[in-house]
Amino acid sequence: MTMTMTTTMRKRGRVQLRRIEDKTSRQVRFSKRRSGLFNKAFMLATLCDAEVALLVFSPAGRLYEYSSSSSIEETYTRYKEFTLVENGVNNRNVNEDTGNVQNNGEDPCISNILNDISDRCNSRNIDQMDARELDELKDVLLEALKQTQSRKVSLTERAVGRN
Amino acid sequence: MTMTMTTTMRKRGRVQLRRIEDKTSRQVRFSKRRSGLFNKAFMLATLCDAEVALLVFSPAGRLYEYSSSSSIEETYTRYKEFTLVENGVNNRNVNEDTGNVQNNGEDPCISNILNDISDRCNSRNIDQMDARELDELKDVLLEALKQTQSRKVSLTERAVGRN
DNA sequence: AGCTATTTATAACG
DNA sequence: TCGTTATAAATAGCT
Repeated sequence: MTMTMTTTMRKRGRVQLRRIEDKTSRQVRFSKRRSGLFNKAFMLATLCDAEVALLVFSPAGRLYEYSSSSSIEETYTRYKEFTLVENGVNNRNVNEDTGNVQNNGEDPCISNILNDISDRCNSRNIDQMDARELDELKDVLLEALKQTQSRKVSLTERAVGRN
Repeated sequence: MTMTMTTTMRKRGRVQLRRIEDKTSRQVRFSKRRSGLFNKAFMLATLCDAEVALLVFSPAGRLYEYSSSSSIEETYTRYKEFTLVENGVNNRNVNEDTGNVQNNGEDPCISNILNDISDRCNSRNIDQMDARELDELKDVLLEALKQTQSRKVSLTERAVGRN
């Protein structure tokens, strides 16, 4: 045995379920636990034929990702469609007669958003925008994107549900 | 010891890294490994102050999810913005002398994109679009978003680098 | 769903 | 960050 147990015991017992306060220790343990977690995710997908998507942002803001399918996006899309179908039918704003999506007053109307984008486009070029204008443009583009995807999902749902 | 070791040894060695063929065994091991994985994800988030999002679909199609933040969506949005910015950094076309973004012929000019969006907005409402039109709109919105973020990054970098 | 022999992960160090 | 090792935790095979 090469064990040289000092007076300070290693291991004080089981791990405490709370944030590690020491910054250096937290970073080291993040690295180790992160690799362990990603290995477990990979093994679950491989051994058990499951679809797994894992996103981790470190405290420093670095991104780590794993996807057993072709992409994170693919699994997220499946997730969104799954939860939409589960929650149903209650929150969708589809007129059963016309099949049109209705505006429930919470989301900004998509045509207003697109008009907003149009106005921004006509008034100035992106090269001339400052940080605040760029942030605003980002927000309206994200909102438009969100509603475009939402509309796509409800289209898909109706196609599945009625055929 | 109540151990009654039979002639058949338990444990034949380390776990094989391939799909478990026996269906019953696969389901049982999925349940056990799934709970282990979710526990690891929870501990990484808790101990190390990380943001974690985890999606798992069982072979049977059942959904399991964990999010350390308020929602899966929130982390996914952060992921999308993060990767857009990352890609944007590589694709930036900044003239070092003028600081202007140049069109290198690969990326569509942002003003053309915004005009395209404008045209789509003026010609019809999103409610009337079919799946293909929605996909095209999604693509132009993503492209506009990517360039908006890219422009934002180069603005920020110049601010940091020159002040 | 429990049990336990083993494997695996990892905390505290160097 | 990397290697080592004592110990904690996860889990495969059974029941």
